[in-house]
Amino acid sequence: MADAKNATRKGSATLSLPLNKIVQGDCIDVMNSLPEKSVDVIFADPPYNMQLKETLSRPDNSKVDGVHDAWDKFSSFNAYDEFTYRWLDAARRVLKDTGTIWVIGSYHNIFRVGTALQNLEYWVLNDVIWRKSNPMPNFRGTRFTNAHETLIWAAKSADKGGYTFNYDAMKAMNDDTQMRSDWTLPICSGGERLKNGDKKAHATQKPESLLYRVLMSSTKPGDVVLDPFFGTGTTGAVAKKLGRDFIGIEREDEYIKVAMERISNVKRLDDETLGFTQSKRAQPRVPFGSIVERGMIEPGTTLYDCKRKYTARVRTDGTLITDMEKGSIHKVGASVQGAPACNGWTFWHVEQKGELLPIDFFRQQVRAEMN
Amino acid sequence: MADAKNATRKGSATLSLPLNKIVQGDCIDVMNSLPEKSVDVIFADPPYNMQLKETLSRPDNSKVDGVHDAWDKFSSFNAYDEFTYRWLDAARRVLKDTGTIWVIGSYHNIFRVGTALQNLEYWVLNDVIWRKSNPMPNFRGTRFTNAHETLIWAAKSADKGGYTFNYDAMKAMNDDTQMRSDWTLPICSGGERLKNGDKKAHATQKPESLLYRVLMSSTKPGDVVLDPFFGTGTTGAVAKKLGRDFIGIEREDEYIKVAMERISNVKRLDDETLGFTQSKRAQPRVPFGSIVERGMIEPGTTLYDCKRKYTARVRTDGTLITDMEKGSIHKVGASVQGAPACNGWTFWHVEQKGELLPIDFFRQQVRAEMN
DNA sequence: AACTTGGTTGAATCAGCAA
DNA sequence: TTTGCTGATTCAACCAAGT
Repeated sequence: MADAKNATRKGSATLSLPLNKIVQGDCIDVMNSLPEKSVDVIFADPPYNMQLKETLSRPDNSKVDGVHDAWDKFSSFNAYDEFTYRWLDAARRVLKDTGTIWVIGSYHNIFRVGTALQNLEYWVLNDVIWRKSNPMPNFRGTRFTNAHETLIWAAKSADKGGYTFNYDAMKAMNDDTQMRSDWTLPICSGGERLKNGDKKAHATQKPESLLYRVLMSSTKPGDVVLDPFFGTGTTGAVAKKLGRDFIGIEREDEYIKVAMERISNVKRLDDETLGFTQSKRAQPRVPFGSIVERGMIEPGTTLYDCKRKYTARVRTDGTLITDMEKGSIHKVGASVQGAPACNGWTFWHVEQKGELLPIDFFRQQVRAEMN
Repeated sequence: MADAKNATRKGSATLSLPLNKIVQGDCIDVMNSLPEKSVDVIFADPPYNMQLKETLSRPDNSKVDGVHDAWDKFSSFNAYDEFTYRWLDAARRVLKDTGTIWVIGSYHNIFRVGTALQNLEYWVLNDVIWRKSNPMPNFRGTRFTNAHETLIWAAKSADKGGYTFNYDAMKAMNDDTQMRSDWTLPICSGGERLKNGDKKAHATQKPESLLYRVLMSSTKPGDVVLDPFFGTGTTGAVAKKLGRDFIGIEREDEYIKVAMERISNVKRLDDETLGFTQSKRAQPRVPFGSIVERGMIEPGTTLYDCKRKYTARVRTDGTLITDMEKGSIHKVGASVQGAPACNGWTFWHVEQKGELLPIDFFRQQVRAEMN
């Protein structure tokens, strides 16, 4: 599919998706060489040092006067912004319309990133706080201990829905309450920390637990995950383990070498393990009429709400009727309560042996047969 | 002092600081009418530009009372940015060179605010996360529960130090470990929430506990705290309680009325209570030698730990000596215990009338004399 | 008096699909 | 592009009333 799409793009490199590979090069160039709308999720951990000014040409009036400090600062923010807009723009092109992007940063850069995302018409879904359970202490006692980093999760645009959020899986992972926007996870240390000899292979290696939660929440098995600042490949390692395809982009030989070695040692989990709590929304639609049609509920049956306050009778076509109203299980359920909306499946019950059984029970039976 | 400064500024309104008052008007106009470099700390809770679309209902079909006030409506990000740059610029003028600013926001606006702060040459000290212990859930299961807000704490510029950070008070408040950049506090509800009849007086009232920590960490008693979006006056109420002076700026009659009533019911804490929480760092250093020098403790005196397990004798130069060791009160205290470190001021005691008195008592006496 | 139950509420960018 | 239907979806606190 990606190849077919790619072949139709004129004037661009005809490159099929380099799945589960690390592409060496500048991330903007490489992303521009990939087919558009081909990636499900992007995870990006961009550099946030502000020392980019050396690599960028200064304006002509480079006479540095008394306010040189401020000028330098401003110019470096400008340079950083330009870089940020360029890679975020390239990222947006390769993202599917239903895709989302994650960017991680600290207060040095995350405000610039967030502003750029919004200006490029990405639609912020959440800002997520990674609370480090074991942050580096502040040695000078002049500020609060910097104990968190910020991730921004954004969709391609406000009007393009359909993004993946595995709500039920997240809720299950969090002891059955909704996953919040703050995640408490340890930093990457110990055996997980990749070394070259006795010095760390990468200054800002992220913990796999962080990527685990990112990918579990916003991707499905088989999705394509792109990381434009691949580093030592945490994104790739976790994607492989979770049965997602990855594309890594990285400039430095040394990081690529370490990442390839690392990922080759990762095993993909088996399909059964990869199964996760599915959203109810993803299940097939079963009309109430088919429950009646199959004779699971006879026409003429009286339905009750859970407190037997309201009743309605089932008609042959799967609609309900009361003294006042007739229509779908949802419409009549809303109407009798005077509510704006109602889920008829959980609202209405049938009486069996004196007990009330929600009509959703029959839908579940039908769905079970369908598998 | 404020008057004197103000009188020397030519061409500006000669307005003395309206301490502990609420000034009605547009915050930019009012700030521009105040003398420059006159305020120690600014706390600002600007509109978030939430861009809410339709009404949201809970699973039980009740309606969420969202923020639909006119003051939160902006036509575009551009309009919001212009507003932000203008008020942050006016704020910077009234801030002392040693002053700091706090701004609170959510992902809707905080990236714009952070970018503006950096572009205006404020210097970010921390971003602080307010983790809500009881946030509103996400009712549709479409995102992570929005369980935090972000505060940015910034100095006037990178090269203007001397700002207040009460490191020790923060550490003491946090069970003697450094205060982190994430603060877990409940939202404002229950009896604290101000009401007009049975509806809330302000859509976005902040909890006093949040302002307590802000003011405790970054101001001293007697400091001037400005809040350009005063609302129902949480900043003023906490400032008054903590013995700080406040200046409130607010446009709406109704909010001002509620705030004035509220603040009039607040009592200032007594000096002793306020003093207890002062930073040790802000207090002048007193060498143990000067205690000996002054004759408050005679050379040759025996010091004890609080359980009389260890002893040491005072030498003329203010060092201690045991059988094994000699050195500072801290070094010898650590050594006798076999501990890596020790605060000699609280570890060592002198005997007076059979009772043990910590030597820190004498340091406090010296400090009291110095004020 | 202590405990249980039920109702209310909070800075919210809160659906997806087919006709 | 818009409309309309199906049907999925909540946590911690506080408070009032009942047991």
